Amino acid sequence: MATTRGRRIPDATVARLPVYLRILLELADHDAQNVSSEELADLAGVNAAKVRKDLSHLGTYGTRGVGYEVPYLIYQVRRELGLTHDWPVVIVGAGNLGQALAGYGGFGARGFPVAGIVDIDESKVGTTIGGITVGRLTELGAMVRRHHVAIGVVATPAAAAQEAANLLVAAGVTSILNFAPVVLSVPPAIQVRKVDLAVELQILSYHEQRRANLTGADTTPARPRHGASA
Amino acid sequence: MATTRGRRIPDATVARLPVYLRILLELADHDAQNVSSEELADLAGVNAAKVRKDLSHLGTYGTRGVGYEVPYLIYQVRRELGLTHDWPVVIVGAGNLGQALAGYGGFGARGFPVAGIVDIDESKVGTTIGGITVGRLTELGAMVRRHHVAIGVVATPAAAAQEAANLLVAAGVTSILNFAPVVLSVPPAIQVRKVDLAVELQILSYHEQRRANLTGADTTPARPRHGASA
DNA sequence: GATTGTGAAAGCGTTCACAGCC
DNA sequence: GGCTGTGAACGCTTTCACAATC
Repeated sequence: MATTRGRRIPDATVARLPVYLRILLELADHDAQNVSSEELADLAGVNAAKVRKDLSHLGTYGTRGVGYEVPYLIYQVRRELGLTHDWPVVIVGAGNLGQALAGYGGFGARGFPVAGIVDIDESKVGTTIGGITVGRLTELGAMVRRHHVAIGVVATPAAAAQEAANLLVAAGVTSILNFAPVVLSVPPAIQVRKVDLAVELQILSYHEQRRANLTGADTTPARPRHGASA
Repeated sequence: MATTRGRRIPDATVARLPVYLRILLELADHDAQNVSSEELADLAGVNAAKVRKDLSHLGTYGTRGVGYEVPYLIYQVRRELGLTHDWPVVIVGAGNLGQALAGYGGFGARGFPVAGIVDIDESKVGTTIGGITVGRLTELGAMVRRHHVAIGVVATPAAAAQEAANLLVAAGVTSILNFAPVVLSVPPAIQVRKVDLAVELQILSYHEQRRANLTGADTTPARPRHGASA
């Protein structure tokens, strides 16, 4: 079944493929030829059945009794994720986070070179971050067209995020990665993903508080006893 | 049922509570007294049934025919998330990302003041970021004890992340927010959450590629041959 | 003997739809 | 009349377990 045509891959699987890919690339770096679902699962922090089910959505690329051929699986996962070519991105907002993202080599290294960064603040325009010069908001459209940018990154303060998204959409971007703590409203055809750093901390806080409520007595004091289970 | 003792709240709900909280705080800022599940849902980008089900896990704090009282709901969500007091955090790694996180006011503003930041690089030790002086790795334990830090942030390169996590655990933190693209191995009692920026982009890439395959000519024949760019 | 690929079962999360309450 | 709280239905995800295959 599910050969290689337009079948949809479950969201949960899509979210894990990048993790498998990173591990496969590391394995290839160490000249591993084959990998079993169990090995891959251990390295990815999931279980083997999940790996097999996930990979089965791409096609039947394993060999029973042997495992998966690393380079071939890399090729297939890349193809599935659309990573056979680079995806240049533009960043809106050259504050702390925008600068960090632009300066962080990880984006480019993993196929998402920063084609440009813009900011509304004239005092930032013209400064250079990681080899990229900060441009004006008005240059966004030209940047997107010139570099065929499909993905935009919103790294503005919350108050400016919706306008940043509007500008990105107007410029022709079709996917947005949003770091601002707001729910963006965009046309339905536009893909949006959100990364909210404070939300992640608040989820951890929930578990910490829960731990405190169970072990300690009352709510308030978060007495960090060092239960070094290491 | 489900009063306010040790009932577990579903993970999916815990992940949304911070979003509701942010919206409730905005509503309170605008002096809203009450909010309906539908209004809250619209602002959060989810549907009303989900809001009601989510909030029902905290207790029965709504009034039929009226909605939820904003300040009271804020109090309850905060309490549930353990946000009745601050959670100081320490950051390991003062590179691009660590600096951005330390300099970004959003953490402190939302209850997670940065109690310290450390780096292995002696040339960074002593520099100041957002009012915080970068310390040595060896100071981590003292920082954690002095400020009762429960949450650590790993903002190192991938190769250093596991060691950073080990140090955080040894220092006494019980939750870790990991920005490095590696799967951390920690004792089972330690909570870990991961934010991988490249993974988010790769998920967007999947959808972009999918879009291209649909709108463009039909897909490539199942040719396992060749392989365009790197 | 080892390991994949996959039906079937179990577990979660979402949505529906409406009784219950203000 | 309006809106919450929730059982029931549905759909998605994970896990199990084993036949198929190398």
